[in-house]
Amino acid sequence: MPDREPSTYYGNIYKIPITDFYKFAVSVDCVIFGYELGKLEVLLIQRGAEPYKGQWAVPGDLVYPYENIDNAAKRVLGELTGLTDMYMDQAKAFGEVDRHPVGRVVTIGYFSLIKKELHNPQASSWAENLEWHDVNTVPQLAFDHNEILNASLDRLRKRARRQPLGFNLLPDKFTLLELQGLYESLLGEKFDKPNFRKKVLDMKLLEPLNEVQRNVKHRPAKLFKFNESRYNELKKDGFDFAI
Amino acid sequence: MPDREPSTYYGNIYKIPITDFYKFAVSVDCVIFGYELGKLEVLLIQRGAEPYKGQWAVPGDLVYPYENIDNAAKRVLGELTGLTDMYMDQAKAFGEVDRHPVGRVVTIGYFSLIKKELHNPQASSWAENLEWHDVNTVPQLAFDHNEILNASLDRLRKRARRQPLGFNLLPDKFTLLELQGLYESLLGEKFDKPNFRKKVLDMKLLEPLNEVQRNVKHRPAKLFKFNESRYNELKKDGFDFAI
DNA sequence: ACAAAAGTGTTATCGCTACACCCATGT
DNA sequence: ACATGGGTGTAGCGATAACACTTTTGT
Repeated sequence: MPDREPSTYYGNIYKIPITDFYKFAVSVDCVIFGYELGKLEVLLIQRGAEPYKGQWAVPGDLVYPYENIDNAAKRVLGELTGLTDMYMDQAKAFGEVDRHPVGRVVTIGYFSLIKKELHNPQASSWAENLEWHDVNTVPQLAFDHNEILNASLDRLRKRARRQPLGFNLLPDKFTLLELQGLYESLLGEKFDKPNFRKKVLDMKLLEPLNEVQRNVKHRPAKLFKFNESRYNELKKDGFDFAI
Repeated sequence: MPDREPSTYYGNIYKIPITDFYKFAVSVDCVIFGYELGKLEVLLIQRGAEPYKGQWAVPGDLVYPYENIDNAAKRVLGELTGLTDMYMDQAKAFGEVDRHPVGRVVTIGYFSLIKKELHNPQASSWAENLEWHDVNTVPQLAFDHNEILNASLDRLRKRARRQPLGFNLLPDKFTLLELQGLYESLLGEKFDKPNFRKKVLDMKLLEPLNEVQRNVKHRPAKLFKFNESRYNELKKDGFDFAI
């Protein structure tokens, strides 16, 4: 924050003293998505602090005065769940006057995608508990968090069709059928196996590994990994990801 | 805002007194797009108040303590330009610590689309002047408004491909070639006339009027209007707008 | 041998691209 | 008559949807 004090007056037509404007708090709320066993899930915490103590909520907290909002989202998520290093993007801001019972809090909704196999979230700080919930059976949440969750899910679904976001929800190595299953539960749509394979392999974004599934009681499937740098190259040449 | 006072303490791990958090201001900034003569334009105001007095900027101002952010965006736009009743949607929030020289201000970026023929914006309040600028030749703007503008333009372009937003930039009655020209400058892409006609007419979203162009020195084109209620019906049945 | 899922190939159809062409109006 | 844009028709190509089929592993 700059080291100047707010001036005593701001150029508003109603001549309201500027100090009256500087009474907002800003928070960040992070909707965390994960995928396992064919289900799209969302990580919720149980609040160990007022207000809404004991209720389920999306991890979120107030932004510090000297902290930018993207960093705040990462910090808060780390403090409450221990999660770091995941895909994260802004979803939408929520600014209803009475959305927070303690005062005027405008919140910026973020959504994150995590590879469940690589992360092990643990409740900490004022999060008393932490649990994955199927996105289709989410309980009533604190504040306006149901609305935030739905808006984030909406944006995730739209963006996942045009950007290769799905790979952030799978392990680094995955089979084509796992990828297909992910997109099916994400988009709520069935795909034809041979056609899905062709489409996704034709994009040249998947790198086949010299490795196959283990401990399956059928023919083991080849493992692939997503080649992100290749995607960035192709994008420069006008390539358009689409599922 | 609820009539409770903020409690003196918030459930944050560092035990910071809650009053330290309630020192943000929140603003809204509205990027207004218009279209005329084959050019996509953006409406800028010249600031008549500090900071950045005299500089060009996107219309925006602080949100009142008792006002939700969507309403604030409409109010501010009305106060500074006289504009009302247009398409408006959130683009993105901007929350760098030092983005505002007067204090900590987190801003919510909105973008609006207006039909230039139906609106006549006038600078008022602390807006000293007001001018349409070609989106390709925007001057250096106050605050981080260039960034806000670019992000909004980006989102407009993406959303315009999947939602019928273009109609908000044309007069109520328009010809198919005008529509094509709009999408060409919006998306920076040329379309084949016969194919564009077919695609857009096949959607059944355009209502042909018993009216043609006037005062043109060639065969006058038929006028159409966008049927929004039809779009909403089709959307329920899974129809997907795409240009 | 059988179950289960991996993986491949082929055909028919649909939609789109790229054109060529004709039409109506003002000068 | 001609310039200008309005408006239509069609052939061919390419993507993809639908489906049948073969392969590999574990039990």
